[in-house]
Amino acid sequence: MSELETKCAAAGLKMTDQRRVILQVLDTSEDHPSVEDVYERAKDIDKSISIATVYRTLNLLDELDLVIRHEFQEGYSRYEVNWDHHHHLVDLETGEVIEFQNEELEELKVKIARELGYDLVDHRLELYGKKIR
Amino acid sequence: MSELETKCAAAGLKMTDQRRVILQVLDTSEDHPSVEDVYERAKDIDKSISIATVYRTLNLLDELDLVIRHEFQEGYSRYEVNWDHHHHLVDLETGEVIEFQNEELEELKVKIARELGYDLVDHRLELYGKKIR
DNA sequence: GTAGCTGCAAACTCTTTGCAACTCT
DNA sequence: AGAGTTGCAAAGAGTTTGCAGCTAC
Repeated sequence: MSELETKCAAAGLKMTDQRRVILQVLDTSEDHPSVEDVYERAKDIDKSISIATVYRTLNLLDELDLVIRHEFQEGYSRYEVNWDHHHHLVDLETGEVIEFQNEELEELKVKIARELGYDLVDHRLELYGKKIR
Repeated sequence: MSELETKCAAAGLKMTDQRRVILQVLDTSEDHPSVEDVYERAKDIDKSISIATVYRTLNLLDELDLVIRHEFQEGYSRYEVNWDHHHHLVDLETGEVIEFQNEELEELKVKIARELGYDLVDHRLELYGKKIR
């Protein structure tokens, strides 16, 4: 049983065939798939799955914080499994998304929030750049 | 003539009554209005304005970088005039958006991008927090 | 057994667009 | 005069939802 599946069970979700397929797709995706992407990949495994189920499942997973929903500047959502905390650098020429972590940044964000009188609960950072040649 | 109007003229846009109204709305808005918000406020000034024109104008202004389009986690876009560079802290309890700037952060982002082999072109940071009591 | 899940199709929300009329330069 | 702009309504994309049947627990 996958880690994702265990967490879903812990949250009281029934483990249906469709959900197992969707979890498997998310688990094995190295990128940041859109709903449509997840749907297509899921269909490769189980043809009968419907896109409504993909939407419903991703919404559930998002509420449980098992997945992160991104709204880049595209007009639709993209998802990724919430494994480790990291941020994204988007290559403006290729659209490629590079993940990174930075401890200094983490500390700075907590500090900025506290200076504004807030406890930091969540945050998002996206960098957009062009490759140096 | 407002600064925004001057920049539009410089970009070669024709200055119609509708555009003047939309620019005025943006200029005097202290928040981060949605298209619907801009439309409502514009209608208070000129009843005949259509939402299609608001969409078209905001898209133009976004392309010209006169305005910043935000996709917070809401399923629609919100806009603000691109005056000074800053970031947002969203109060998770009230939805209030607080703007801030931080020099240390600016330097760090350039550094992170360079370490990944990129020239930083643009970036977005959003903090989500709860007020300390 | 039953609460929860599914597929389907219709509905909904946000946004874009074709068109004929109009207007800024 | 002519290219650009507008309002309207229709269409498009992405997402949600009501419903009847099905399934995990």
